[in-house]
Amino acid sequence: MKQTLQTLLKQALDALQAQDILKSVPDNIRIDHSKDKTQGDFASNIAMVLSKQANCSPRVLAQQIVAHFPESAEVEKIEIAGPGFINFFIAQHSSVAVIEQIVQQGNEYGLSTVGAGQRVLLEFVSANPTGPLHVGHGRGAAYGATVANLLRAVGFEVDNEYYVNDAGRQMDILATSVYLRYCEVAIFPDNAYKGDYIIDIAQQITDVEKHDISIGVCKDEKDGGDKEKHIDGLIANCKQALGAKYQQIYTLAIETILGGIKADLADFGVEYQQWFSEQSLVDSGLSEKTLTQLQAANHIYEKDGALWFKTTEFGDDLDRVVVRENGMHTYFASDIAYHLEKFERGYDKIINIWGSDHHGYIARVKASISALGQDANKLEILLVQFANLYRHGKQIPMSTRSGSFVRLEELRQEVGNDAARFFYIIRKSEQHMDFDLDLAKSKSNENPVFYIQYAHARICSVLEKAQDSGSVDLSLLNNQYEQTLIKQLNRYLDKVKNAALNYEPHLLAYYLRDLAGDFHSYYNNCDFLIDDKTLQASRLQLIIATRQIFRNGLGLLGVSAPDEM
RNA sequence: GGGCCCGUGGCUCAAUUGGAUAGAGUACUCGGCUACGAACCGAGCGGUUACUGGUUCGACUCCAGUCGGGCCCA
Repeated sequence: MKQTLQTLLKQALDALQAQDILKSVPDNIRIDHSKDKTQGDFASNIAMVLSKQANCSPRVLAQQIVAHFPESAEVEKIEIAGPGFINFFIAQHSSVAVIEQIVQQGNEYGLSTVGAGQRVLLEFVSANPTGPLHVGHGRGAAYGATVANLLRAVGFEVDNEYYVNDAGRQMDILATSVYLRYCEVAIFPDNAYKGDYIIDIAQQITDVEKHDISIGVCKDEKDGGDKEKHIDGLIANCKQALGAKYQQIYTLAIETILGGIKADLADFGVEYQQWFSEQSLVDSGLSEKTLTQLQAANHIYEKDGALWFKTTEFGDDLDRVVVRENGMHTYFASDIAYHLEKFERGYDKIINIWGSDHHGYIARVKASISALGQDANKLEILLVQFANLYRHGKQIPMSTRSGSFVRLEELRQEVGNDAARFFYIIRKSEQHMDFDLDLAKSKSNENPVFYIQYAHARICSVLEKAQDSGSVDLSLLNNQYEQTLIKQLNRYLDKVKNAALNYEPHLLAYYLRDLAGDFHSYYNNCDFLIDDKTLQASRLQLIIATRQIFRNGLGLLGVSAPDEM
């Protein structure tokens, strides 16, 4: 419908151009769904946009546009309103057509082809495998999974990817933490991983000797020393004392934790096409090769024994270390190689979803892409703010290292998948959010998830009870509640596109809540199971279509649409 | 000290990405079940969109500055 209007409007503008009233006609003629019923179904601001070049007032230009607007059976009325808006009123027979379309296309309704032929790599969560996922990761997981669903709905081919940081110092700290738990040392280092899951892993170990690895190590912070040096000393001793056994513990720790992460994500309805290992970049030599490439291009210099990458030449505010004085590649060095590798896989668009605490990395990653001769504009970085958990009105404090955090798994157990998925995406991603556990759990009108699911279940219930029905005559659907609901159904397609192209799933969530509101209102004001069988059949057809939109929309959000509750 | 994000009714948040009278939920007040599911509906109350300037037909939205909060870096 929108496209039809655009075409007709363009014809009117072309006619005006032929009369030299307009100098040029823009390619993108914007048409929006009206928000108020008195403003028709669609509105265009084109007269206000072009009034300057037409050298007349917007309202006068609008009148000329309307005068040249071609006749159409689908357009019932056109009005000029406010400062110069052109409001289109769509004929009833045309706006109800969406009902049949939805019913016919079923699960397919809402899909489009805007992104057809384009491949997208979407990397999200990518939490370090040093512990189970907690509720902070949950937001990124829900957001990423939903963005992927949306992008696929509008035609993109999307690969979800998890970057596994299975190399580097953090992993050594992890392995050493496990060993210390295995040895059941009395005093645990400040900088080690303290969570109970470490003990669980340690209990799987058999047949390894217990050494005192604290000999000759710098004092810990609590003893007036340096916690970083302390842990590094323990790691070195641990490696030396255990030899090949060290690698076994290291591998056991990663595999156990990563296995848990994979299970948590799968249970949360979050699927990945690829798990990309950081270690594989080292093993394959790509990390080294990338560095050589940067050196060859003269982007690397040496200072204080370390190798620095001149990211400032590409918009970063400081140069960054890629190889430390001890010869270790930094996390950033692997990241450069990883991004280069991503680009070489030939995607049209590469999207990273990061926690907002990583925003400082954006400049240097983009810099490295430019330095390697790739188009940094292909890379899009979406930031997700943290979620604060509230229980009984009080914030729950969280800290990863100390092990005092609420696991994603626990959240799921407590509030259920549906509420968790929905609550995570209802807020704009860059907005700080408060996650109210009590609200998410409540089975009441305060809970928007139930509000929508209840609408769906109500429709199922009505349809269950419906028996003899007549033939459908959609022209009978003309009371205010029906008009509102039909208008809302007509918006779905654009809503999905909008939510997808802007990476804003919350738009769809709000839409579904509005749709549920319109349905509940309809339900409370009109009867469905009535003597007039033609009217009954028509109304049922309308709510069948509505139910389909709930199913499709909730499906994109990863939320179930139960038949009864 | 530098950078990024944010600031909207008492509270939690939207606003078709620059459009018309800034909307929902919650809280509070009132009304609706001998009903296809009341986990619902309807009405009311509640606003100088943090503040000050600027850009234009038009600003919650864009620009500059100030204040306040979060995060990153130093």
